[in-house]
Amino acid sequence: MANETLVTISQRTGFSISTISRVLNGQAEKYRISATTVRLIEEEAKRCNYIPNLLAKGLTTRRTNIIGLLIPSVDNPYFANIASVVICQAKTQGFTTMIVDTMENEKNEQQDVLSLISRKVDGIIIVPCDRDPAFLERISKHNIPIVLIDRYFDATSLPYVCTDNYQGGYEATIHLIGLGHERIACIQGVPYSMPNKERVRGYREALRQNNLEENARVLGTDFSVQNGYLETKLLLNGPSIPTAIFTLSNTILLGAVKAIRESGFRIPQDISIISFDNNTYLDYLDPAITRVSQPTEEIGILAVKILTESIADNKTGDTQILIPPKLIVCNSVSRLAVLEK
Amino acid sequence: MANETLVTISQRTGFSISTISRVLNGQAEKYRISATTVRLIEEEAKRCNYIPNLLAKGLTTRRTNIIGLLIPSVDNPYFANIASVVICQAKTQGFTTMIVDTMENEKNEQQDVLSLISRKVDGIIIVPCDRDPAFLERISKHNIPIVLIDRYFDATSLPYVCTDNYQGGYEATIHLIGLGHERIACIQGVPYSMPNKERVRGYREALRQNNLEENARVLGTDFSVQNGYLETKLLLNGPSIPTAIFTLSNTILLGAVKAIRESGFRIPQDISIISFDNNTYLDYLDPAITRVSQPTEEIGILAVKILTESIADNKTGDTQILIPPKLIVCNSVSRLAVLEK
DNA sequence: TTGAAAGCGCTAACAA
DNA sequence: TTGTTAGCGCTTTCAA
Repeated sequence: MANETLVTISQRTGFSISTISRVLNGQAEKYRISATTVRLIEEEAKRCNYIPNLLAKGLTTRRTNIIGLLIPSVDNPYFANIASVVICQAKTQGFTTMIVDTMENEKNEQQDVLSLISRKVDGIIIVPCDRDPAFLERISKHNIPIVLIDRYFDATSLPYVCTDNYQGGYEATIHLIGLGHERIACIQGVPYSMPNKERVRGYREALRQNNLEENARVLGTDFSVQNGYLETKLLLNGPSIPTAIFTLSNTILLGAVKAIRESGFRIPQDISIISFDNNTYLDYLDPAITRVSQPTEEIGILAVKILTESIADNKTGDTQILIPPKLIVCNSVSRLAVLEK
Repeated sequence: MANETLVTISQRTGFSISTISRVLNGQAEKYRISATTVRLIEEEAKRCNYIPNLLAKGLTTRRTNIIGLLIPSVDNPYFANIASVVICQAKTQGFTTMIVDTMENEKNEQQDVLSLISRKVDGIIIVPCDRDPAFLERISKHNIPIVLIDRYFDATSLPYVCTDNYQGGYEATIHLIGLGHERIACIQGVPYSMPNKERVRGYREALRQNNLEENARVLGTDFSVQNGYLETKLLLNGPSIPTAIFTLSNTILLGAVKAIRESGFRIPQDISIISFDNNTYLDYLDPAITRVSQPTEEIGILAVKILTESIADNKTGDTQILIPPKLIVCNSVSRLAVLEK
């Protein structure tokens, strides 16, 4: 089993390997191979459990039907979710996924991309962690199609599918303002990362439009629970305690929640909180957390679609898409009475 | 770029492809190739950005350094966590991971295994969803090494690395009993699945040892939030309300928590709850959930270790390991006063 | 309607 | 110390 090749089948049926190949690839009609021949070959193939060698096939056809997926950390519900969508979607298109965890490290990333190319993947979907698109652009130009997801670069020709983070930051902030909040602090993640920058931009713009730009407070340095915890501690012990906190990721959120609870403040009576990233568990926190939900499903599906089309047409894609996120309103934000202002 | 082959380098340097191959594979010493030759070849390889074709290499060596990973649902924090460990661990051993989502469907599973074999993976790590090991055993015998993780079969020769679910079920129940609980309900997942059966067995044994076997109540049918919700609803509206509920997965837990809150009961004052599966968020529920934490890290590392050794030795492994889980005690279980009993 | 044969890029046995 | 050559299993052109 599994050691059968076209040659063995050829020997046993008496037909040439060309004929075997054609039949087994569904090209019998095209070559007008007789029904008897087809039957004989198919029977033998099934009988001996023939399993094609895709390595050999790939070597000759220069197509592997594999797509490479690079993720900064598979062990992050948000990325796991995206990976899941990509894997399943790719499968429906006849592609197998080769997945790599770059561990949020650009050296790994470059090496991993080369490794995938070595394995002759037909295309690459990547959540980039490099700050500079140069490497990926070079690869894309000379080798194989690449689609960025979740993160993109300032000025790049590479196709991408990402959340409209600006929109998300804006809407979350408007939501708070609409409920009477004016002192809204924002705890951010890695400052230079594109999603972070965009979320902050949205936050600031919402404040500006409501003449609250002077109240803008952007704190924090990375997407960690600890960062959320520490910054919130500082906020709650500072001179001007905000009425609402906008955390730019679910990890930051958790840290913030912990700090708030420790301090004895109640959510949302004493302090409102709104966050980025969706997660089932957020519905079970007490109170359930109002948050900006990213369109992971759409991102995954579109990325695969763009990539496979690009593979089929044998050209580099140029579609750049931002998908608006959705605000999920729960109970972590209170309406501020005029008095309290 | 990336269209370079040994032949092109051979032509440009004037050395034979064998020599190029040897140098580029670090066999220069072994073949006593002159330093100059080595330098010349390496320079040219770097200059033209030579990227080896692993398809061709795999075809000749019959080794791909790819391991196949089959997961029932990547979009499940628990499995995502295991996948993450496997991917990273495999990488440290020089293996790339090809991942497939079987969607908890045995037809998919079989097809996916064959597909991976087609791609000539060197070995397979799988969370099986089939109830019958026959297929995997046949594959293992004739083709490539397989290691089961998280789930195993009653009587199988296949190597596996799993949580000691019996132990987990037992300890959780003993923990409850130790705090005075006697009416402990258990909401299970898929009844026939091995982890579930073992957890229930542990639960029953703990009760038996404390002469509480008559109180055993095992309800539920699958690992869904809804199942947890519905069964809890029934429990709370039934004639004999338990003082504690043991949910056999984090999904079931969430459903139970929802039902309990809706009914106005308080955790843990009115009803205690203990669960299976670990997750960061469980620390942020109110109260934080006491749970049995599975040794995902150890499982992933060991599975890769067993598999790669088995690949290296070119034999099917036979290591079968159960790793004890850890009880994480939080605040969702109360001590029952004697009176309340 | 079927077959022969070249070639994909690489390794390794054999030769020199 | 280096080279020649025969495959690995498959597709595909050309021929019949």
